[in-house]
Amino acid sequence: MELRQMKTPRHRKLYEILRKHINDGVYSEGDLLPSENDLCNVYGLTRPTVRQALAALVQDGYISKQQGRGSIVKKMPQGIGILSVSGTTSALKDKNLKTEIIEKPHIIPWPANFMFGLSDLEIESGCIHMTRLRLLDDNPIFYDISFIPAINLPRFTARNFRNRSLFDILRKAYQVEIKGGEQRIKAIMAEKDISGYLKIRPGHPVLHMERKMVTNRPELNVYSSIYCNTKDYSIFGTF
Amino acid sequence: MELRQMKTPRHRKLYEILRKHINDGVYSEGDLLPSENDLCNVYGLTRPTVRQALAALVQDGYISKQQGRGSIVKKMPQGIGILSVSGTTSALKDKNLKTEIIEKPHIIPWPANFMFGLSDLEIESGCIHMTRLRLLDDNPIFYDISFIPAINLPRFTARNFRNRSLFDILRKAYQVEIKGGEQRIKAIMAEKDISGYLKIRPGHPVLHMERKMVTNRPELNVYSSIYCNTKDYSIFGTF
DNA sequence: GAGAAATACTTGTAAATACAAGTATTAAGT
DNA sequence: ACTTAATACTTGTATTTACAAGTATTTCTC
Repeated sequence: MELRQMKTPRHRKLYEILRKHINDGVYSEGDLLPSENDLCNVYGLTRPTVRQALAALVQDGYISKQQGRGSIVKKMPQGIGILSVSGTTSALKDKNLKTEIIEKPHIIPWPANFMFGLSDLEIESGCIHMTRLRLLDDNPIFYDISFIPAINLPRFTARNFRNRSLFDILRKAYQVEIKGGEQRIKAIMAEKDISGYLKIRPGHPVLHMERKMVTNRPELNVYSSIYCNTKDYSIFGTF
Repeated sequence: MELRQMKTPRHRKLYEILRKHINDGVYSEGDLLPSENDLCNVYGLTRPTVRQALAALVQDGYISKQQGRGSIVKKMPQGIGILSVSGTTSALKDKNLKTEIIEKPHIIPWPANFMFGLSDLEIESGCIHMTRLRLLDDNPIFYDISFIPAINLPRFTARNFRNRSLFDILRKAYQVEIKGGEQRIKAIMAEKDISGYLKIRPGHPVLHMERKMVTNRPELNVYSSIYCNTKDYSIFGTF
């Protein structure tokens, strides 16, 4: 009986280490990473291997490189298309983001005429449904309706999501990472229920996003229908 | 007097060749590219160099790779965040896209309080300004206000943009390619002039995007303020 | 002290080589 | 005829070596 354990490539290991260091604040924004040769010596690797790890960090937006200088830590908003907002008047960093649960996660059958096409496995598995309201400085900004296929996510509905990021929980508790996705955006008039949650008057324009986010787990996609109050904030994104 | 011509790396050359072949239809979707060793022999390169070119093609979405099989051609829509629309009712491919010029390109000083920060060179160079209306099946969808720094773009204002893509002209006539950018999106109420162009009634919600697109030419960024009628169409994007 | 040149250090490009691991084809065995 | 094993071929990982090119620092010269 041959039990083969998934062996991680060395360049991947280094990538994980450096990414963790960046996220943990070992390096601040604008700092230089150790030089490629330093990394070689410290971790006992050769330059191509180190460069492979650094290339992945560039690709994922954690660092940028400059010939002759070094690898510069970016520590950007770091959401692969995950929502990031930018205030129109003041900076955002010292504002506090809260998440209120409107509807706790519970399993339902998928809605008819769902906004995205679903695979057979997704349909069979049923759907974890939850709605949340996200506030910035106590101003409601996002009204977020999420749909997640109930595929191997034990005790998911029992977790506490208040003031916690859905994607953090998926990553840390289930090793699910968002790899990419697609979205449709339009401007609509807020209907009564939405305007109530977002504390704007009915008829005011709101942003409506329908997004499908694919993960490292095949068949496990996260679907969201999001209504945004963009009166004081804009949706910000890079591409 | 030392005149140094920009010498392109070999992996870049191969990247360009393969990308052109893919775009020209030498390979169809799903086809396998020649194996890495074949490419080495044909172009007289070593595998690391070939792999660097292929990695760039993967990164830019032209191919995907599978260990043991080969490099599979994807030939996807290939718009780096460039506007793409998806109809809510019917498919889009057989619809016809037209572009009308509201205001021909002309050089102006940059507006005060411009939506993005500008470099000194950009400010000095002045700004090519134009406004266009884009229609899908004769329905006005985008009202597009563009700002481009007038840096080494000879005879730009004399060109004909009607029913032609701005980015195509930049690429083909000036070798300017969009590499990425950032954008801010909000939902607003259409004011009188906008609603007139988009043929909707004032007060109707429209999408407003402010985008900065960076190119392969340093300091040459394309700025746009775009108003979208999203009544029948959504803005579609992948990430 | 200020500017220019030399120097050290950094990332970029590229070659040659070796083996591991996944896939597809072919050959062998039942 | 079908399954299984061998094999050829593909991409993945990794080392070693060398030089080019850009940046930052130091040293020299005036």
